[in-house]
Amino acid sequence: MANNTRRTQRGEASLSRESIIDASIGLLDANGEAGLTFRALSERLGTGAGAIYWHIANKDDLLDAACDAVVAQTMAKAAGSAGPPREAIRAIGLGLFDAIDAHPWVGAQLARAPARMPMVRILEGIGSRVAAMGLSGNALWLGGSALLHYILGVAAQNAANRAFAQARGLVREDYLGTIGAEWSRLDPDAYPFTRSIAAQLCEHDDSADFVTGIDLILDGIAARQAGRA
Amino acid sequence: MANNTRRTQRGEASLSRESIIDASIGLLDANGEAGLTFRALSERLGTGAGAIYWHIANKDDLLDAACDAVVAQTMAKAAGSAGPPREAIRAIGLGLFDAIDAHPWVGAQLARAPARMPMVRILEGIGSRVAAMGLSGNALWLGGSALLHYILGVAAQNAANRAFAQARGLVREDYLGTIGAEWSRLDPDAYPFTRSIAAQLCEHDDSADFVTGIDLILDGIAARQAGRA
DNA sequence: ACCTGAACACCGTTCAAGT
DNA sequence: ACCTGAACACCGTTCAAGT
Repeated sequence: MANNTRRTQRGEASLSRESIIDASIGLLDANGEAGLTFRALSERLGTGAGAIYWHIANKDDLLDAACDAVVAQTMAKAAGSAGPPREAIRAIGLGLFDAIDAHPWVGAQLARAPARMPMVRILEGIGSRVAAMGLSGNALWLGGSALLHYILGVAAQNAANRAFAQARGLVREDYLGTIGAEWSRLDPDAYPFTRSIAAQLCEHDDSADFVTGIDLILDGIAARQAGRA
Repeated sequence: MANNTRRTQRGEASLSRESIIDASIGLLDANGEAGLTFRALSERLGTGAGAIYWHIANKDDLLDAACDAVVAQTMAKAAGSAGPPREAIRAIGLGLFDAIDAHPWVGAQLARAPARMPMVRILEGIGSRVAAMGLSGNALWLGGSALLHYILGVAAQNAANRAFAQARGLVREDYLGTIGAEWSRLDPDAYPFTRSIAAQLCEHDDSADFVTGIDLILDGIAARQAGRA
């Protein structure tokens, strides 16, 4: 409502790419990906639907720009925390984890737009730290891309979980409880493992588990380094 | 054209959930996710759009069922190859990699539908092998979910790459060449790492790198096991 | 140069009506 | 029980017309 004011008000900047992206982020945060439409956006900006196309190419461009705005800010914050490479990589991972917690649609967009700017920012932050660990050549490539893919995988899954829960109006506990109950009803002969971990589903700490996964990969990288030395 | 025949022909089974899923897979393979619409599907099946809703709940259900059909077949094949757990996990990973190569939309769907049947099949295949490596309790949970998230991350990224190239009619070399050229034009001060690996982008072997990532995580798991023993 | 807003070509989904 | 197909309520995008 408060944001619904006309931009013809005094002091109000005219329609710009930046203001469009800001409004898009607001809509995405409030109502998920379904909340971002050109009609809702033009209403919020107090303009016509077609005016937006003067500043952005299409909806893909808009989603990518919104995602990049969030990722750029997250990476700038994580890059500020100096320290040993391993700590820096953990900080980047946690920063992205929190960002996706606050903006679930970012995780979905990262999975959809490969090799675009948001991913490059993450790749640069991680890769430069892996290089600082003393890796180079093919080992550097392999270590960096394994970490990147793991982080993007968690990001996408977390985003999907959040979006699913949000669309059905469930809180985390209810959502995980529902999944756990479904898993418990699986055929014991075909799915013994999944049934056995159904109970753990509600108790685990997403964020801590995520960092442990990063540590596992870093341990694997270190083991190869030691073996080669 | 050949599939456009009416199902009132003699011997033709009546409309069923299975035939709808088969036709959906055909449309998805041919034209990507944009190719699956209820109009295209009903035309291909020689029926009305509304008839499909008698057999499936909605488009989400349809996409999930199509994804599950592909994943179920892939996992059944990978599960057949016995051997040490590490080999079995590699086989599952490679099987999924090939399946997503053939059906890029499967990777996108895996990223979107968390904790549904397709993911459970993968989780069961991997988790049971990690358990066979001697892990249990929290270590089992952490190892299994790290591997799962890594595999899903690669799956989603590969799917996005393929979909992007397919939508623009590019072959792999052209696509990677375009990305590499973009990366080479990045600001040298802000993106030294990404620029340094731009050249490697065209030469690397997706599939081999993917398996190496699995090995890195397995090495990390083994290192923790050794440290604890 | 920038904006308007009606119009276009689509979607997924529903539902009264048929068999 | 299963199918038809028109209708509904949306989309993203375009474009002649305005300022």
